[in-house]
Amino acid sequence: MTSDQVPNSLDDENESLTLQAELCQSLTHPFRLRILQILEDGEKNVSDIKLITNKPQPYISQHLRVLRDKGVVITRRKANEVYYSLADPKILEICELVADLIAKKHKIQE
Amino acid sequence: MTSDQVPNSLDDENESLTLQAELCQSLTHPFRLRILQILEDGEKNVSDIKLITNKPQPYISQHLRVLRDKGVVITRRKANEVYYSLADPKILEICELVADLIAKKHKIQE
DNA sequence: CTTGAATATTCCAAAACGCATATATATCAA
DNA sequence: TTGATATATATGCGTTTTGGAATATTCAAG
Repeated sequence: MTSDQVPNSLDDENESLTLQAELCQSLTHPFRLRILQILEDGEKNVSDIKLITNKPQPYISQHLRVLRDKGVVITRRKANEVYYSLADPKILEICELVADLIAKKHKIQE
Repeated sequence: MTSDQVPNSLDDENESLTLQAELCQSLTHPFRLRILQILEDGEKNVSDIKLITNKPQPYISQHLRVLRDKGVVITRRKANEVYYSLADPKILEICELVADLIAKKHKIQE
């Protein structure tokens, strides 16, 4: 009754903002950002990430699940290994912009 | 003892990732994203935002505080009004990229 | 069908978050 | 100083998130 016919209504906008907020939620943990960095140069499986980061396997899988639930990474199964990769190159652009912002602020404040 | 002399060390990187994650944290609420949209065309005070969004004043102030704590917005006082504006235009680029990503995914999935 | 390697899920307690209500502070004008 | 307006902070409470440990699932090989 509220937003069925008119596209771009306030409800649609709010729904979109909610989706955007949820995507950002997946970027709120340093380890998940680290994972995205690692995936920057191609797909990796959990064992690869474990070797690189030296974190417990369940810890890694849990964070990967958050990233996958939010559609930030996608998976490909090969035998009993699961390879993760970035779902969209725009993800990296976002991370870089965020890093730039932090770097700039950090520079200013010292 | 661990990261005083070498720049770009693992510790510095982790610290930077933490700051990046914290910045993203400020973008994880639809209402805060809405505020950033509203600030897109210039500074606004709390009353302006209240008129536009029709939300309770403390609710608005609380979310503005999160944005300010993370350095996403800055404030300017004029008499008893407080004007908020974006701290950096890059913020908008980030929001747009996030919105693009959501829009693209939304389009694909229907 | 069993085994072992790789990955995923569940469970739990502590901490953090979201939001409404109530209260406090700041500024100006009279 | 008092009152009015604008904004900020405190409080309380239900919900969510976090991270580690234990457990479960998946798959290929034999």
